[in-house]
Amino acid sequence: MALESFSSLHLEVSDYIISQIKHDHYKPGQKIPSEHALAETFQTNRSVIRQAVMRVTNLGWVTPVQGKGAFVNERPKPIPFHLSSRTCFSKNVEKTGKRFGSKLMKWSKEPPTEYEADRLQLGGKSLVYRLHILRSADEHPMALTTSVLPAEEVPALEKQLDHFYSLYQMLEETYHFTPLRSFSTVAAEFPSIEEGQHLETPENVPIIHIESVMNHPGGAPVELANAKIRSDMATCFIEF
Amino acid sequence: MALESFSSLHLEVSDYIISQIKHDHYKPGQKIPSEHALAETFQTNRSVIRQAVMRVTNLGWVTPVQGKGAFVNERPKPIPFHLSSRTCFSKNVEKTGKRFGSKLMKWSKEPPTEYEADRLQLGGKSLVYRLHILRSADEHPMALTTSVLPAEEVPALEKQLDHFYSLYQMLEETYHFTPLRSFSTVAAEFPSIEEGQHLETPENVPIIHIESVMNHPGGAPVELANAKIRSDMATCFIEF
DNA sequence: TAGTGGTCTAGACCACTAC
DNA sequence: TAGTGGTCTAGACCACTAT
Repeated sequence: MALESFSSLHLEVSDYIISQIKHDHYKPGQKIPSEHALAETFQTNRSVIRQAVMRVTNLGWVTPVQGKGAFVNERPKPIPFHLSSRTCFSKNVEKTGKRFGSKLMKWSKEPPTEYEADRLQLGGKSLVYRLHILRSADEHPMALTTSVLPAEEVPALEKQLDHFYSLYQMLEETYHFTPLRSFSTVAAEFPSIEEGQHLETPENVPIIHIESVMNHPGGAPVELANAKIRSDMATCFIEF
Repeated sequence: MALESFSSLHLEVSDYIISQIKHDHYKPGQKIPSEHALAETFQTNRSVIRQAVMRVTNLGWVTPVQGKGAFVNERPKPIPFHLSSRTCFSKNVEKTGKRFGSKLMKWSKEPPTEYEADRLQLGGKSLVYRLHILRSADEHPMALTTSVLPAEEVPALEKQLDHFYSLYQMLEETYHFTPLRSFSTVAAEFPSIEEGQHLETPENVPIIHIESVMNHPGGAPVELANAKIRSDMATCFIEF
């Protein structure tokens, strides 16, 4: 099977599975052999195979489904996510020819956290709208974003939320301003279990976390945006 | 032990370990209880405990060491890595009051790959220097960078490599130019096994991968830089 | 020598899927 | 009902560390 000398059998098995995927012998969307069959092939027992498959799963190659098998993950070509002062999620996706989807998962109107008040330069009695949005490309969940907007900037926002499509389109058409990105921080993180469920990604596949402060053109902060993006579906692109 | 109902015992155990770490009951640098002791505590066997500890390891909380135990990872405060047209690794680190270290791991002079030639706008017969550098903050490995420079831009570079400290300092002092960042792509990835060894991070803890094209001031590309940064040690910061 | 984690065996029963 | 992955048991031996 393999001429190399491996330090352990489960590493040999997982490297074998990964190489089969890389060489397209196990194709995206298809199943890899069952644990029973792999145990037969490598003349070992299920525990060793399960340890191997778990590594392959953790590295993002397959997704096991109870009762069915372990399926090779699709590897979508990452979308170049252009990060500039005027970045807009929907435009970034549509530029690649993919259908953009946007679903408002949850919203609330409440006092800001201390951190949010600081970032948005808000006084004591302000309220903020908090919008949790799931963004998708060609029906595949791609990012979870949280937008925090001072209530006084977007009065009666709740009336606009029924037929929500693009946040920025709505801000332009209804409130007649376009937020401009002031600065962003970019980090690689693990999703929480809930975030992983929404993004349909396992908890140990990283996400790109972009936090941005958006300003009125030439003016005060107007939005604190947190985007958690599947790292296999987007690569950030920044021009200087 | 727990009043919550968990779907499985190994998840209960791993959540327990993680919460103990979060609440500082298991402190960074110290050991968590041995697998034997945990099995005793939870009235189960080692396999279940090992599965739990593996999850805790994969999520970056502990590092097991054979013969010694599983140690809680330090959680260094991420360095704000300021990404601008004039970013310099050493300055970013030193700004935080940490000692910056830089070690040239490997270098070569050879033809560029097709991709590199394209990015650097190189003709057919050019050669490039390729420098692999390990960067550290307070003696902790922090990033692996690969710099690709056209040989004609840095003649006799090998003579400069004996007492290597800061690439940009050398370019300024010896070759009298300062590369300016033209654009960057930022992605979250897993390190290769070799990269993980250099960065002292397990293969399933993500890294931030920044690829940048650097130009002569107002001119042609002069460096293709790839930085792979430990995601727990840096957060990128971008101003617009 | 005792204690730790790393690997492996050989089963058991359960939950879910497909037929 | 048969096949799949998910969970769990109860051991074995090895490699490495500390004493």
